[in-house]
Amino acid sequence: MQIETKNSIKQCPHNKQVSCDNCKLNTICMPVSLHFEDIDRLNNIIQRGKPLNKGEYLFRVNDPFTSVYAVRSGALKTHFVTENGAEQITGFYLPGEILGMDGLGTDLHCNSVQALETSSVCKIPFNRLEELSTKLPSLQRHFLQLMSREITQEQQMVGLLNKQNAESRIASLLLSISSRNSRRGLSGSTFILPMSRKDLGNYLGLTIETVSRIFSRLQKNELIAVEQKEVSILDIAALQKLAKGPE
Amino acid sequence: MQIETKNSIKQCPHNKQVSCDNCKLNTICMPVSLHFEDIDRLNNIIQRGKPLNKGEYLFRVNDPFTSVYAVRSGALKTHFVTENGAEQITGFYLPGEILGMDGLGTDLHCNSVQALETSSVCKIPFNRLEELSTKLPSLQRHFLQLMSREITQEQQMVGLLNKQNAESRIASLLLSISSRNSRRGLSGSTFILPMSRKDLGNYLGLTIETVSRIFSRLQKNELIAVEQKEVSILDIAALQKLAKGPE
DNA sequence: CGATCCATTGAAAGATGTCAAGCGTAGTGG
DNA sequence: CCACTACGCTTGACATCTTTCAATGGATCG
Repeated sequence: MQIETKNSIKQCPHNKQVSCDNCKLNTICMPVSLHFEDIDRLNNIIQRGKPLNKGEYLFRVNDPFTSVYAVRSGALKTHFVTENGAEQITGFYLPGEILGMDGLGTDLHCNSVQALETSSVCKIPFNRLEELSTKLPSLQRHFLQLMSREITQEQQMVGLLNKQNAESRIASLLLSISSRNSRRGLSGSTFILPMSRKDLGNYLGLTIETVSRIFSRLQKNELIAVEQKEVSILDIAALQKLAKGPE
Repeated sequence: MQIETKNSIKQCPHNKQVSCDNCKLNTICMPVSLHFEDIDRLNNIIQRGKPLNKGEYLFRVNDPFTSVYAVRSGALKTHFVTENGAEQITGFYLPGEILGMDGLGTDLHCNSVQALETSSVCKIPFNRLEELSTKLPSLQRHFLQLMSREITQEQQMVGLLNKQNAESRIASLLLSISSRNSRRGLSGSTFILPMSRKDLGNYLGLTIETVSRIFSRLQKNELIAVEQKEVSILDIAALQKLAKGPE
């Protein structure tokens, strides 16, 4: 289950060529807070390694916190182990999104991060980011905003789990993935779910069987079409209504 | 239900005398990050108003974000309204704790904050805090840590809701209140719950009836003693085991 | 091609929610 | 000071949703 990153010789040919100013994600990623002339300064502190294979870890619980990461390609999940030993997935991260801020509180990460498919990330050493932030107030502010939004997101998640039934939770997740895909210029109506039903259920506090049943029901009612990991949203209005929950 | 702050003449006689350096909470509040000689600089930007009465709001959803707040006395709850119109309580805040960081993401607060009992807070204007932070790196870092820990806390909450049953959730909350009371030098074994059963259930995703039943059961099994809002923990080990959840 | 993992579906059990009734406490007004 | 009222809390009976247990089918990968 737990595959460690191996020191493979494989080298991604694109690594060297990528920089923030030519990255397609720079309209939604860290650079969004910066003027054109400052993007280069950010780019200079970013480290780009070789991609992670499916199942490999970016970091693990209790690893020392050194950096935050921007997803460049692929998809990752963050998770920790609850006191009774169960895994709890805390988030899915798609290209352009920032992760790793959980380590700031104690200087140790309190989540593990695992690739759901082959994924590459940009590593942003935190002390250099902090340093750069003192010179670029908008970067400083942007980072605080990212953290604040993460708090808000988690609170929304708590509301979802506390107040909504299984159908509504799944509808919400599908809509979330959809809009995040749209934001990066991909289709919001047909997309591949990067995570397994099990991960999906774990994240939403549902068993795999319940997830499967809801998918079947949504499909039967022609709100979505499902084929393996590919989902098509057929009736977004109905899905939004479901996500909002029963009155 | 919603009582607005009235412009009462009542003035708290203590307000003027309080400052961070003589505040009993300065070992757990914002000043904890500062050297003695810098505490005064923090103190100078803090505004202390008259106390809020039970039910009064400190701020509401969509109020512009201007400040974060340290609780000086009393207890408050943060809450927002979910899409289907239900209230979701997102946290309870006790003396020495900081709230209001939710507004940073969009410059609008996404929670309302309401006093559960007569409460006073220290208002810390954010732009002045930011300014001071550039001169006091430890303050800057402390603030980031506060936010990061809030993210972690919310994630723990998600884990609690997703993986633990009603009994375990309530045990966890009691232990949380207990340890937060201990931290400020109060009894960790006997304390007053500042919130109603309804608020407690809302926060934990349970109905008021379930909360009541669990309290009765815990009392019957002599893990706690309950008298109105006062709770005594009789068997902390058993409670911790419960909080951890069934194997 | 076999092995394994993942997903689907059914039947039954269990936890929590809903509905309903009653009690105690606190606050209000006479 | 007492009675009345309102609200919060408790408890019981029943309903509902989700889980659990079980069996089967399908996909992926070596």
